[in-house]
Amino acid sequence: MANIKDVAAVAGVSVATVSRYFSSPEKVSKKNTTKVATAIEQLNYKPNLLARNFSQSRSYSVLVIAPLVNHFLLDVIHGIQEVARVKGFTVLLVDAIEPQQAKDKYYRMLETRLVEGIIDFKAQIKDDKKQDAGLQNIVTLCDYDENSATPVIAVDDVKAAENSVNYLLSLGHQNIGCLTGLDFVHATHHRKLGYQNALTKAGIPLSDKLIINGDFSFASGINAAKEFARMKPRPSAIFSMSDEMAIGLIQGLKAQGLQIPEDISVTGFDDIEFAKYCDPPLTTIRQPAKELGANGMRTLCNLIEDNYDQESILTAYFLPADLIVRGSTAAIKVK
Amino acid sequence: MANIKDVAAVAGVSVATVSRYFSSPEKVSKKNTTKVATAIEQLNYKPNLLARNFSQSRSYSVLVIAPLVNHFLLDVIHGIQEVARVKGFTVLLVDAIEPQQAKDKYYRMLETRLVEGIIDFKAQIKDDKKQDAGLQNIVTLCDYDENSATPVIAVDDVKAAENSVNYLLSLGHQNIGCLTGLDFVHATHHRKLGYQNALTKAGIPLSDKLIINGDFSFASGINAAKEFARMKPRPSAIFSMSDEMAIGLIQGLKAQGLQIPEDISVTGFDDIEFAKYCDPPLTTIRQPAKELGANGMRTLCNLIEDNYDQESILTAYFLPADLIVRGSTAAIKVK
DNA sequence: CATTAATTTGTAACCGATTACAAATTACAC
DNA sequence: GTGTAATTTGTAATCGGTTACAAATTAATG
Repeated sequence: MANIKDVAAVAGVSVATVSRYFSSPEKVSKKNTTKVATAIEQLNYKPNLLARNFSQSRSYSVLVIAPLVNHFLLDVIHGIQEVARVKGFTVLLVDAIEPQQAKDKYYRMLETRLVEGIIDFKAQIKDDKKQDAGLQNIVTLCDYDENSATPVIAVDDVKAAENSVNYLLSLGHQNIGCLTGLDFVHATHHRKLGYQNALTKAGIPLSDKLIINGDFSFASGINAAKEFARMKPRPSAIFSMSDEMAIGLIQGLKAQGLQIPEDISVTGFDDIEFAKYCDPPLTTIRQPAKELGANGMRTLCNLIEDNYDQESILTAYFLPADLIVRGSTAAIKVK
Repeated sequence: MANIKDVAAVAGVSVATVSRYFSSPEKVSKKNTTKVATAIEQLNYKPNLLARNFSQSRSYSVLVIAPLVNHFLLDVIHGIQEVARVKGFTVLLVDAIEPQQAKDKYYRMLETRLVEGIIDFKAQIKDDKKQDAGLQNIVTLCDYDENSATPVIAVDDVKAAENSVNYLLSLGHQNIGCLTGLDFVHATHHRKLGYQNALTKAGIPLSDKLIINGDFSFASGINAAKEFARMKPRPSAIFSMSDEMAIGLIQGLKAQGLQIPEDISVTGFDDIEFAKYCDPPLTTIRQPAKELGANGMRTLCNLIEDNYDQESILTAYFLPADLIVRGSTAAIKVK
């Protein structure tokens, strides 16, 4: 397979000129430009990017560690890839579902230079590791820890949840249930806090009995339905921390003979595509998926390229998450 | 940042020994092994994988070009990643939704050595390009063309569709509709053929009026519902080429006041997770997603590692796709 | 035309690993 | 201890680009 020397030989120029033909064509004379172009054509030369990357000590790749489980995340990833493309980065996508050991391996790709940065949907770096110069280029997306060592791009889960519950309150609901997500996801705790804030501000006492633990999945929504239906008094509205769960919940409640939203109002979180098609269409919080991804990637690019001032960037950056009102919520029935 | 020379110097050995410490530790004496290990520890040395890859002229990465649109594909990707991990490959995942131009760029990554192989969910390589030695390591997954130049791993769409329609026939249905997928996807045509084969073999005349064109999406199922409901005579069963469409279809039909499966039976294709939870649970064809991915990756590894005998591998490899009977289908009502 | 500045070009060092080959060391048998 | 084989080690070439620097060429100016 032809290399740069072959091209130089055929074109009758030096390797430096061929190299410049790619990296800074404006510095190559007209005459030589054509000579090189012809040689490249003739030899069907493709520069060896392994060599280029090595030589420049750059990989032009970033790693995205995401749990590939639902449509929302796919949209986030689209946002990431769009920005990556214009910035000239390739996105290496791995599934966070893999064992932790594998995840360590992926973090090591930063130190070994295989990737220039990482977008993680759940950054958990021990502080000692963080010292490492190589481990700087990390952005946390969608889930945040108050004392995160990395820049964070996410929606303000506390506020979003609070808004959602406030809306239910405005419809006259007082007895509002909560269906949580996975416990180890920070967002679960933030949304729970928002739920509790709204109730407290409205002067409604909190009760743990109204909270059922789920795991974001459709199946856990189905399960929770039985428990909610059995409660006395039965909540007149339920705040679910994901759309998939909300849809399972609705299905489960309907199976118990309850009507949505007449008997129980349900709200979701994410605004997945299915939300507007299900029956009834789901009132939910829209997370700006693509924008989250795009913002995350842009932040990462800044870290990589400008070797950013750490101080200025360590703050979390929140995008707005709006309430989308559809048919799964209604004013409370007057008894 | 420390390099191999530094380690060698600190350990008091040659770079070759340090290199061998990683690549073939059994060839390094006990004494030197400890010396090297200590030096590595002391310097916090991480081998530069850009250099290693260049030196070995290997990237240990494969590219997966997939339309990241539904849960079925995510499962396929899980299968790919599992095999990739044990084989020591990193998976580079890109979204096929991007413009064709970008896709060309990805194919070029083979020639430029950035990846060692490609798994494409829709391979369309012009034959002239195919000549290139560099473009050998390509596997087509899930969708196949009769005269594909690459190895293919997929389910036998014709047979699967035929089975599905046979099942409807066995329930006594005669007037069976068909909701197709995207026209440019080969699977659409194969499944249509299977649908037609089943009818023909049963001695039922074909009619294009019973076929509605969809695009695999939920929304197109909703749209098709109106058309099917309006048909005279109305089909008593419908074969849908994707689960998402089938679910939309069911929802649309219910909105028209029809009962599923009492008035119309519906079958899907894929067996996405949601299929068993929707109402009624969907009778469908289960595609072995993970196995498809795993098989595809294994085939690619063979191409890469053994530099396979082309002849022996150019045949398509079909995995079984089973019919899963659930509640969306029923025997035809006796009038 | 001479002089100086700007542009273009080539030479060769360099990036950090791997590895062929030769040399040195160790192990073993007699 | 000697001879031979097996193991371990080091030297130096190599992969295919990039790029600093110097040299050569071209352009601009008086």
